[in-house]
Amino acid sequence: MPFEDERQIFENYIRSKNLKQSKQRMQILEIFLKTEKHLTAEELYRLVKRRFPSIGYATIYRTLKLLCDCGICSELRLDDGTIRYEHLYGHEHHDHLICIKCGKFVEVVDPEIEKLQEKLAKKEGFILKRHRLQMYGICKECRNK
Amino acid sequence: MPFEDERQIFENYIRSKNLKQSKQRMQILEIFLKTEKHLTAEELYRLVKRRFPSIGYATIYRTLKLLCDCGICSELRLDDGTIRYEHLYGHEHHDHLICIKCGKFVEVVDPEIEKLQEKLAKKEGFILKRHRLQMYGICKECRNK
DNA sequence: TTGAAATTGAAAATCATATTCATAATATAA
DNA sequence: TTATATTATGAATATGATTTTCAATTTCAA
Repeated sequence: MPFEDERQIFENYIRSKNLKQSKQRMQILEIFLKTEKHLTAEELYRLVKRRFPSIGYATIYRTLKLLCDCGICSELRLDDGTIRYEHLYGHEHHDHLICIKCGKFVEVVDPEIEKLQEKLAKKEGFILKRHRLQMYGICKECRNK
Repeated sequence: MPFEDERQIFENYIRSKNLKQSKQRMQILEIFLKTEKHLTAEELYRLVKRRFPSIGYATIYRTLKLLCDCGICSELRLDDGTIRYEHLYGHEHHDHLICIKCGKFVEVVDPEIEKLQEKLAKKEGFILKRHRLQMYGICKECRNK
């Protein structure tokens, strides 16, 4: 059974908040997890709708929020104002390299950068909670076009 | 005369686009530049309105867009979805350290981080155009409260 | 099994931002 | 300068993404 871990996390979270399970939530979770892309809410809505036509838009938004709250999903706010969602579970923390031509996302990490950020924050007297690093550029394929 | 440079840049930009000068644009520019804060459109609107009560909301948005286009102003998209504007002219490129309690902004740069970003991008075959690094944490003052 | 509580989809409400439109201001060419 | 064409303005309206409302349905604990 794929995504058993994520399902468990989600179910535990729902129970812990005295919420209830529903087939829609599980359907959305399934489609979300099996799609290895950074999706907008609308894209996810279309994908889910294709397979489960009775789904409502509001349920997508409501479920995305729950998924973010329980750590399965993370919101990505981009420079152009769009919001995309990616699964977090099973992915280490990472930053993003984004192609401004084709929209490709590459997940990257540099432990050195992370360390320097901590140092920078400390120097200013901050306790760092999280950070967001997005690098926009042109990928190899798009450059050669 | 303060902000003469910025005024020049703005006027040149307006002329270059065959647009027209207006007193509202200059009023907005003035208030924007003299306020050393990262303002939302609404905050800027209130500030301008206080001194020039006949100003319209649309003119604020239209002027902010022009100011961004000519490089005087930069849009800051934050994690919570709000958009804030800061002056760029006379400020070197910088990243942000943001206090999640009091909302304080600290502008920081680390040449080492910049260099590592370039390296990272290169490794993935990207030509880097710009980046956005926001670090969220708790500032010294808020920690002691 | 049942009934209180949560969930759903559809529609309406929000909220920030953008656009429309009639009027006013600006700039260019004579 | 003045006439004319073009752009800018403010108010109102539209837009688009996200949220909320609401009546009907579903879930689940006792």
